[in-house]
Amino acid sequence: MSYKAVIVAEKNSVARAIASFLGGSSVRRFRVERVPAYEFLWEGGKHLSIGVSGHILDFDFPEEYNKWESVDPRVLFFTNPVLVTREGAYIYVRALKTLARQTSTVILALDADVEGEAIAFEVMRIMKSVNPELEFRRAWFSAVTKSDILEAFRKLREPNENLANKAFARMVVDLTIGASFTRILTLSARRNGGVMPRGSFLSYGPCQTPVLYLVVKRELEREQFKKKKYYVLRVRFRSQEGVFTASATFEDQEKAKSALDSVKRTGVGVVVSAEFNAVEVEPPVPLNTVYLESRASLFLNLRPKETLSIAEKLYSFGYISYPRTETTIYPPTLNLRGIASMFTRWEDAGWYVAKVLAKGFTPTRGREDDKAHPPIYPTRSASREEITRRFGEKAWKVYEYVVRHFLATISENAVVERQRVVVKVGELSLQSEGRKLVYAGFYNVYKYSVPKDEPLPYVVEGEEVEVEDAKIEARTTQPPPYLSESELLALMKKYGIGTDATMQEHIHTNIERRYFVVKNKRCIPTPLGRTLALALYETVPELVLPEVRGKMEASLSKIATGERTPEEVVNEMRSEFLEYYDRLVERIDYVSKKIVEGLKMVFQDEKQQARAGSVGEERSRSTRTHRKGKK
DNA sequence: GCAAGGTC
Repeated sequence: MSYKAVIVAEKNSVARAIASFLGGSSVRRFRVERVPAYEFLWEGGKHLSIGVSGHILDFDFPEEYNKWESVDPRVLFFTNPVLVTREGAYIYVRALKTLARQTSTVILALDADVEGEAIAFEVMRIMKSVNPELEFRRAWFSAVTKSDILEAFRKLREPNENLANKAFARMVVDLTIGASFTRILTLSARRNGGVMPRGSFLSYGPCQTPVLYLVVKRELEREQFKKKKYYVLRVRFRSQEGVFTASATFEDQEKAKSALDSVKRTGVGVVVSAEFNAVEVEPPVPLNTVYLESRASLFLNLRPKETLSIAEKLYSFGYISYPRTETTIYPPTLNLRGIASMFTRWEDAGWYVAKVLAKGFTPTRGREDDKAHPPIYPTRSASREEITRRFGEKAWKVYEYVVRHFLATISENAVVERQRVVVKVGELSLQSEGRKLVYAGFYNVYKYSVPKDEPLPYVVEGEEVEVEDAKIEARTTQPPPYLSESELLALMKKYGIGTDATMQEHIHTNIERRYFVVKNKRCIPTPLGRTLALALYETVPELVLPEVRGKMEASLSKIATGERTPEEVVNEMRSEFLEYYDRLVERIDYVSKKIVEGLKMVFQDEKQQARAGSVGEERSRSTRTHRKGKK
């Protein structure tokens, strides 16, 4: 059996889509070494498409370097990791080797980004090992649509090794620094009497640890915050149009009291300024992963990790587009009108969609384009009943959000009237603010943040208003709250920590390691996470500062552009982190003593709670993960 | 047993 070409995609869903776009009704589905494959006719030749599942190969240190007790972690900076097959990826290796013997041409139809390019080189390495004669071509498409796929297959490219090398360099550097610092922290804590549950360890990572630092930093800001008392004089006025409240703020209680007395004595005020301005509110820009996660946390009360896994499911069943994207600009090839037309009878929004379509629209436009994937949009119209039945209530919330967000991006601006009134009572000025939704626009479909109407009466300048009531409220300035997950995601994005697809993982890792917990959407450090972050900050701040990851990313990017070789960049980063390592080791006793205190507080506390029988859901789940890690 | 990055 022989194929004109074998097509390898990054995942099964894409392999299946390619087969149906190119093969139409001729597609035959079967399995190659247990991996789903699709055989079809295209341009007169028999083709086969097959999907892998992300990376197939990974880096690890050679066996003899994986004995934590007997290898000085410092040695890892001078040890080259080797490529190994990932656990669970053997079926793909076998399938690729089988297919390598059944064709002379392989089309690498992996995602259009550096990771996809790296996977392309993994595929080539595996297939070449059994058939060195194979010819490889690269299909580069940024959306899994018929037109994009056809275009990519007509303009096949050569694989780009620079792109792949960027990903491989990152893998090597991250493993080296992750493994060396994790081991030194874990081993030295144990030597200093630190006790932790079996199978657990003190991890360090170039993404997870700066994330922890951001969370701890906010806790310190809260503690350093100086609370101050202040006094608000609130006066209720009656105008010809109705009542409203205006207020003035005082730091000094006596001054507030004398102002109150004078207001009561005078009994009447004069409107000195009345502004009622209509302001246009623009709908959100097209949806990317991080924004979806952050809005789902705020509006739907879903954890980012859960949101992404639901979005993946909706994607794999064809309800929404690829959910891992940075892009907030619709590509010109995307048929927005066609997508919107699917929703003219959808939920309570259909009538408005029909109106928008009739009137014509210009979509909003953000600033980011990852040149690989379009923003997230719905690909199929579905009812609440259908989504809930197939995937559950939470999936409906996510799907509904994606649809409403998409519809909002093609909707009209809303108009909100911002209202400001200033009243003078004698010499004292009191202010009042209100607002009113004048034109709903996109809020007709985007129901999540509709501004609450709190209108003021339409008073006019010079109007006299009568004092109905006046009182003083004593208040205290409040420290900033703990970081919310939504803020944390925004900070990670700002500093370039992690990718859209992984940001939620870094939060989750910290939770699993008992470095912080998420309670009521807020990230609260544990004593362990706090001491770890602060001890590292005191000794080697570069190990925790959030700017460092962005700089690493910038250096790695020079590999992708061909400005620098992977060896140069990897060696430079190794020596940089080796210097950090040596500085840490100089004070490792100090650091580990601090950490041991944190360990005691976290794990003794857990033990006591467990004995008391109050095993929380989150904890029992993580404990299982720890066990799984143990061999 | 380490990381971060793919995907499920």
